Amino acid sequence: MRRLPATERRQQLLDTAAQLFAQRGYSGATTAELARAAGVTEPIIYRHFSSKRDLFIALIDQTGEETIRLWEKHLSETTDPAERLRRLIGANPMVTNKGRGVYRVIVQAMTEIDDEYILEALQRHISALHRFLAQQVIDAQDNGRVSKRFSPEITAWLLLHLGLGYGVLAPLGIPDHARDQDGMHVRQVVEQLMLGVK
Amino acid sequence: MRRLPATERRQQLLDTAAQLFAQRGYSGATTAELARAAGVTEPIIYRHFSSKRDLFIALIDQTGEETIRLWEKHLSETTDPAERLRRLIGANPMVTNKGRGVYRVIVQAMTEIDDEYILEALQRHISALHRFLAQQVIDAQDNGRVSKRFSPEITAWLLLHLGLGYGVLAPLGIPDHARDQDGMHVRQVVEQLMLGVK
DNA sequence: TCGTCAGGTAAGTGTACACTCACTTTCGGC
DNA sequence: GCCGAAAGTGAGTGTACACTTACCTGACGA
Repeated sequence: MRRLPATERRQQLLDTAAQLFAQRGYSGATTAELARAAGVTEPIIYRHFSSKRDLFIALIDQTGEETIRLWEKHLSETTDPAERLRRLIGANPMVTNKGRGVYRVIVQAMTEIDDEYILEALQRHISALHRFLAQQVIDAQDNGRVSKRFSPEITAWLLLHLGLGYGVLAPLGIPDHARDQDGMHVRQVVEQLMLGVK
Repeated sequence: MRRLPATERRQQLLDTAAQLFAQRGYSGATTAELARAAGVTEPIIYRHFSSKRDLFIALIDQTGEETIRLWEKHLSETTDPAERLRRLIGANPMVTNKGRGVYRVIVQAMTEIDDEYILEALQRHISALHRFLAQQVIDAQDNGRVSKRFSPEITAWLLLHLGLGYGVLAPLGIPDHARDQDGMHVRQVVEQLMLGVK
């Protein structure tokens, strides 16, 4: 394989691992597979990460940051508060094509919570996500697009639960998941509850 | 170990496995651990199940049925439609003490979806859960306690997503998870949205 | 009372996996 | 052009795990 400077190789390993873990799970993916997918041999992995778990934690952190960054960028493309909220709900990174694969890493991590370091990484991520969502709700409320009936914190938890539930269920590929017979989507229900009927 | 008739031993193995898998995950739990926890030796497991996976699938099916049965029983204790709905939301088996441990098995299973048989078992379970929830919503709507603004199907998906999101997040032990500073809980928000303010 | 047979065990087997050792190749600065 | 450091490799090692083999034991119906 072509030689790469350490920082690039490290990043490439993380990117490759993201795909692999998303697909096979943390326990399911092997270091040999990862090495092959990255086009290197196993010792290279251990030159950059002290263990498979260490790599996984780095991946959780990176995935979490990237998720929020993507979301933020998508929101920043418009200044209309209602449209911003609509994007907050609909372009949920757990749902969009871009994010879905990546976000499965987080869901995978949630089944490894008796590892205290993985647990900590997850807590960091979820707290950051909640803070981000709450801030968006505050903005929407200040703009008068969302009623102040419920606090931003609790609204953010609601959105987070919904998004995660969706993200967990979507990969099961259940027919008509999240839709009713009229083709209405859960996303629209949430929009209407928050923004009122258009 | 004391000798047991086959059906009882099989059931005991499933019960023990439920606890173990909930705690350590499907890949994380070993057959040796399971045998020890059940007070038998490994070949006994293989007398009752053809493989670890086979046992896991039996467990998913049992857990799913049990979950719905518990919920149904809890609802049946009252006939007041509003109270029934409140219990539907608050006594979510993914949330209550009784159900939580058990339900982690389902969440664990969700990360093993590239096994087609596990995937099928999960789809069966989620579909059954959705059907159950939709029926409860229909009843509540017929009793006039819940507006017919949204279809029962879509409302059921909403509840299912919320419950799963909660169930996935709760084990992380994040401080003030699902609450705001005033101590309000997501559950109450959902109640108010569905039943109106008391 | 004794034979049968289901329930049980001790002690493996093969394999897959995380991780390592000893060594080689390439690149960039002088 | 050479040398030192960093990037890379082939070929293991130890271990843990799912699953098996060959055997034992005791309850119960005839």
